[in-house]
Amino acid sequence: MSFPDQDILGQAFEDALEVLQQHSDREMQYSQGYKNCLSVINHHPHLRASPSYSALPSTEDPGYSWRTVINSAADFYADDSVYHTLQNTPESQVMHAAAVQPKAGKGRKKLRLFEYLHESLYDPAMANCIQWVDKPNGVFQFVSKNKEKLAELWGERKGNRKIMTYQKMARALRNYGRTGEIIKIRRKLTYQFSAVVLQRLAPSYFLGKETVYHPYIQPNQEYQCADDWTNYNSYMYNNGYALQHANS
DNA sequence: ATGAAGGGGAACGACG
DNA sequence: CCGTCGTTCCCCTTCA
Repeated sequence: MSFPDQDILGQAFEDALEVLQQHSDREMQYSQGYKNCLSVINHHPHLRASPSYSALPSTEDPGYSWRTVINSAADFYADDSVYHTLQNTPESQVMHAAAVQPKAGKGRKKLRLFEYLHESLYDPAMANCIQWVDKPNGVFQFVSKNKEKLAELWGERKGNRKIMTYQKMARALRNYGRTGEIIKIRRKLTYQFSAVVLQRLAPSYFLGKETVYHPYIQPNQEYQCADDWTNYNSYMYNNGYALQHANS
């Protein structure tokens, strides 16, 4: 069974990879190109498993892993070839091809949950599942109605045997609490990326900005009192951070 | 009281 | 074989 769309995307992805490698050591700037690239990478696993991708000799180089691609993508300077290649891939084709191969590829680091979530936050198609609450501080929230869908997609991406549920995904999220990569915010379905993770996944977002990361839970410190939280909520909503829950 | 969300121990598994 | 990073199950607690 062949999918012409795979050829289109396979070529697009190869082009993107080539540019990523060319730019991995250069000065970084967060860009639409990076976002598009990650979007394609993270939401279309068939690309990783495609024969054309697997045949790329560079992916087998020592020290070259999928993780480094993800990470270097964050360091990727906007390049017209990537931008246009990905921009010119019709979304209908992307969506069609997305269902081809849910299995992750071999020979490279697996996508991590926090990377997937972070990328999803930049994907307009996922806006009904997960949204930023306070982007500069990495605070995000799952949409109650569609959180199971997001979990399901995550499970498909990983090629799990069983269907991923929000409950199980949240279990993994709680493990992040121990390592500090993502912490739970005392607000319904709300979490926060650590500053380290944020800067690693979107380093250029902070370039030239005088943004100060505000952890809502300090190490060795009790969570903010209810009054603080109420004030925070008021602040967020008064500043236009209120979420738009789909159909609710 | 009730359902949804949050929490965590423990065994297990895929993979590098 | 070992460590990492979840995944799965299950049961309990907290919250609105």
